[in-house]
Amino acid sequence: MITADLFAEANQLQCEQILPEVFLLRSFALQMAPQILNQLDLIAAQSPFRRMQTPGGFFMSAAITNCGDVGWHSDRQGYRYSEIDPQTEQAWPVMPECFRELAETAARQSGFSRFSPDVCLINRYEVGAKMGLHQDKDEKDFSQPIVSVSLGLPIVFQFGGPKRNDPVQRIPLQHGDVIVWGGAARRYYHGVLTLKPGQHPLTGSYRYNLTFRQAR
DNA sequence: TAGTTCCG
DNA sequence: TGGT
Repeated sequence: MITADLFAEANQLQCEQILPEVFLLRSFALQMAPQILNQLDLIAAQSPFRRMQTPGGFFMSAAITNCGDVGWHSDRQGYRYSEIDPQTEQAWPVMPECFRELAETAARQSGFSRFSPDVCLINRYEVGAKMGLHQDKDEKDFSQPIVSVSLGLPIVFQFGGPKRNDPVQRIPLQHGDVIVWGGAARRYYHGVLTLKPGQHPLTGSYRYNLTFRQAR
């Protein structure tokens, strides 16, 4: 219990504000990373990473899976959350307690005290993969923040505004970094640039991103 | 437009 | 690389 809080203190938590209501918690998940990656293997064994199709019929370059009460899914029919993994036709893997604890603590540190995520969307990036500018708008309650955890290879995160062509901030993210956004920024466009080649001691040539949301 | 390709 |  409260492991993440202890880590935060031990690490002399630095919370950097990128924009109003966008917070960068550098190295926040660093000490938990090995544990998280172990859990990721168990989750992927149950609901494998897969590249999803957009409504337009193209495949996203990042491979995706989920854990939690629901999972985010995309296909030609659109974007949605479902209780069942359409690939396995089973429930999504249960969200590990240490995931929930990390997400809630990061949210609390950023001023969002009542965050209770019901889904963790997991993106796996290989070299060359990216995520175009988009809004997270498939959730019911936009008063709940998003908590995003970076593991493995570094990448450049882009955070824009409410309109697609609003100017974008570029934030280099490293292994263990956590970004939290809410309030007005909850609807802002964001994405990541192309993953560059590299090798990380814990993840090899991959970068993983965990995004915690309250979908329902 | 959670994409790719192409153009400049 | 950035807009699209």
